[in-house]
Amino acid sequence: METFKSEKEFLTSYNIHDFDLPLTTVDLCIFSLLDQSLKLLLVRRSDYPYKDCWALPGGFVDIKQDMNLEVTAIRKLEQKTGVKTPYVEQVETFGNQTRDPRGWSMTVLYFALLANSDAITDSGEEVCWVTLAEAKKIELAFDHQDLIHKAIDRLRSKVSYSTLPMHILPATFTLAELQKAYEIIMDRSVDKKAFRRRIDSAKLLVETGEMRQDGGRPAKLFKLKKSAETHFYNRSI
Amino acid sequence: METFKSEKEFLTSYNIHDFDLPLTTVDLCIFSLLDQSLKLLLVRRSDYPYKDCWALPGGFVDIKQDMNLEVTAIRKLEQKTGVKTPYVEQVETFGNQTRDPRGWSMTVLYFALLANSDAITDSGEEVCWVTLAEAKKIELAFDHQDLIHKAIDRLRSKVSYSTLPMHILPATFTLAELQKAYEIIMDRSVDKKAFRRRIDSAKLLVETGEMRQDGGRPAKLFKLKKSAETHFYNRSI
DNA sequence: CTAATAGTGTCTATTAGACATTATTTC
DNA sequence: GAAATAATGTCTAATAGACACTATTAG
Repeated sequence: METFKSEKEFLTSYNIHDFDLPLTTVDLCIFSLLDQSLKLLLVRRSDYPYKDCWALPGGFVDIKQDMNLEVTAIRKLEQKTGVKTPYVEQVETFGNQTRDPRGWSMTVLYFALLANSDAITDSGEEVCWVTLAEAKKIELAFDHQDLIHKAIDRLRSKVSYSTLPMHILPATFTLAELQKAYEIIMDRSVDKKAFRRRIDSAKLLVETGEMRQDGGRPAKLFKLKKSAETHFYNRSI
Repeated sequence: METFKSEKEFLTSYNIHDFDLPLTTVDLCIFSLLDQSLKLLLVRRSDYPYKDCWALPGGFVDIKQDMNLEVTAIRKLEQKTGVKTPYVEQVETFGNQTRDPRGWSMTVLYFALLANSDAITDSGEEVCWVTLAEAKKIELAFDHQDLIHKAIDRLRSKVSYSTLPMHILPATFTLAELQKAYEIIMDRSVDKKAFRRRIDSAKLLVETGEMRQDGGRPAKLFKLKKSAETHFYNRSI
């Protein structure tokens, strides 16, 4: 290797293309609660490889345009859904020789939570919302079945010890709706009293003053406190 | 964009260097318990950028040599420590415009746990083990201060609800030694009875039959059961 | 015997789960 | 009134934390 007298001199002669770099993409597992089910968004690929296959939304990091990885994720998400400020969380990075036929590639997987009110489907591209069971039966591009599995694992495990589902609901919601969100994601019922004690203890919600009625006694509407971060409990639900 | 008749045709004409790709590295936060403290391994950089600065061990993904990202991590770890089968876990991926003066770069951060018996220091390069407090005071290369912070956060939080510290001890150990490992990592004392109940409930340890003595009554030695995976508790310690 | 460390017994406070009860609405 | 949904009261079982106690070694 050459030697340089200073960092500046080194950088001047540094050429990024002297080395073989992995392809680098960001993929998203976008979740929403639709028709009382947890669903995720798939898009049909318009280009090779895996042309016409269903896949997770995502794409290359654009180093000209994106300040950082999360910006890439949010940009891709807005392209497909129109939503600008969803809840986004990095899950894991997958990189190996075989996952992309173009060569050694890595993808940074994020999951996003969208309120059903934001889960529109009128994009120009072919997109669709599918349940987890439906997704499993579809032949997806790349290793996207594995990515979905990891994203769901992360979502499920986190829901059991945090207030994460507050971010998959619209701006205001009832406690019954919040409980239902937990139940759909965890795929099991939870006790109402225990659930409310738990939510109460996090102190993240405030009453809006409004009520919502659904066939019986009207329920109080709640919203997240300003600057409410996800709360983590000491015990699983 | 051109159109292709088949995936094969597309791949033939695909040139990886047509696009600007981020630099991709793997960095490691290697933890060990030395002198009753949690320490991590730093290496002095021999090349630009940040020549002669202390940094986390790591380096470029070698797409000719490495089958996947974890192999890259384990290869780097073996280069610096000689240890071939440590506990390794992916933490998070950091990617942005500014973290590397050479350009848009991303690094996949792993942490590794080494038994103190494996924590040798006689590599050819300049390496050293430092406490967390010492690391904070050193001017590290790139954004490695941030990476260390994230790795410690992950380690600490995971220790509070799992059996992770079993992997930072030698093959056999006493329950007192295991408890001390928890205490050092979490930086607080834990109750002996509650701790032993908890470890017992995970059912991951078996007695070796041997004893170890340390000034008083001899203590039973334990080892991990074959194929023992980390256990996750429903409640934090 | 004392000192040191290993290991156990047991009480208490907390709290999740179960489930019954009351409250408020529409019809 | 009945039916539906919201909200609360209360008992019980599980268990983490506290801490006292017993056990086994060395000297």
